[in-house]
Amino acid sequence: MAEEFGLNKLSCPLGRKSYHHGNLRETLIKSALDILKEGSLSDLSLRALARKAGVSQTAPYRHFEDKEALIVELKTEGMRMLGDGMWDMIETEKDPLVRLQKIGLKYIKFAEDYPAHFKVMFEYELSDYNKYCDLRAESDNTFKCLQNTVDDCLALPNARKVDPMVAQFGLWAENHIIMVIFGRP
Amino acid sequence: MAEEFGLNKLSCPLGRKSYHHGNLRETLIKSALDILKEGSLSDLSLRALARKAGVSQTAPYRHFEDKEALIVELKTEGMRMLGDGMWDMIETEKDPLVRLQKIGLKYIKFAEDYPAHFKVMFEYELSDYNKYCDLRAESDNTFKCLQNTVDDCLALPNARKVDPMVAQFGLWAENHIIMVIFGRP
DNA sequence: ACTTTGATATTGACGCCGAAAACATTAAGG
DNA sequence: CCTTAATGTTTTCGGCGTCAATATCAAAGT
Repeated sequence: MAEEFGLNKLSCPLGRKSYHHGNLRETLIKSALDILKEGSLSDLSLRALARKAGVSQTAPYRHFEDKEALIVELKTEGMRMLGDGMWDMIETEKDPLVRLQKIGLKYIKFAEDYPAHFKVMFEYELSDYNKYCDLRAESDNTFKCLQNTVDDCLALPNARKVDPMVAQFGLWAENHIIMVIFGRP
Repeated sequence: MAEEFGLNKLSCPLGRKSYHHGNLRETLIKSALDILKEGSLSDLSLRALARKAGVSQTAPYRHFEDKEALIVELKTEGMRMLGDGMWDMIETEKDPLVRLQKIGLKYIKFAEDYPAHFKVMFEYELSDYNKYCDLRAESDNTFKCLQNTVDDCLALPNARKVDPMVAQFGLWAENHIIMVIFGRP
């Protein structure tokens, strides 16, 4: 009887050809970036991602332990991109002062080019930052790039020795970056 | 029968002497600051506040249109305090360069002295920033203080005319502050 | 070929949240 | 006294993150 419709064992709960999605993990991450690109951080929910992927609410839990795990993935990826871009400057721009400027501009440009990553990186607060070694490593790496450059600037022998205002201002900006990039004050 | 217990018309749904709380509004704000002082932003819920005040879940809605309204109140108060502190510097410190430094330190000190305000100011993202005129006014006021000082610095006739690095650095820090203080990139 | 196994997805439930609607209680003023 | 406005409660709704139990399927062993 029911077999006449030919939909019993062949169709899936949600309208998808195969029972398995295929590469849900990637899809979820892409969807997350999509949502963040235009929406705000509060628009990002696992359920919304599942919905967008045409999959059940709890399917994401096969690929991410919890919501934070997904967020950490985005944060880490973003931090690696930012860090890479900043370290590039170290190799291509030898003058520390110019490099410092360029790194700053790179940072701003990153926020423009990768708004989704930027949002999740600097707006989502983790329950325990130290729990995620990869993220921590990337953050440290990025931070070190800035620190090196600042040190190089202050150690410069020419012209103004250690202009206290520059130092203070640098520390301030650094402080901001520490706060914004690396989380809690 | 039941009257023997003497609790029928005299006691309140939740164990409170009077049906009305008294000054719930103040209590809620204080509780919010308490929660933020030690916890994180995500610990701040209207229900938690109500619980802490010994009042029903929806009682806060008599005093705040919604959760954001309460948050805006905290943000505005914080921004006013920060702005006032910064403008004080304009009157007491005439040297623009020194003033710029002191304003920066003031900013850091504010984060230390009022962690609850600081958290809610720079971590909670509003649905529509332009909706809240008072908050906007306070933010603009605070921003103007920094901007004035930077302008004064750059207009200075003495010593280094317009050190490009200082300018660039200042713009960078300013950019950070705009992003961090005033919301969206 | 048949079974086993492990990865993947679903269902249903729980408790928390913000919010709205309908209702109860109280205080203040005519 | 009675009305009115302010305040607090109850109930309800939908959305969220998460968990446990279950169903599906593909691939590896036998």
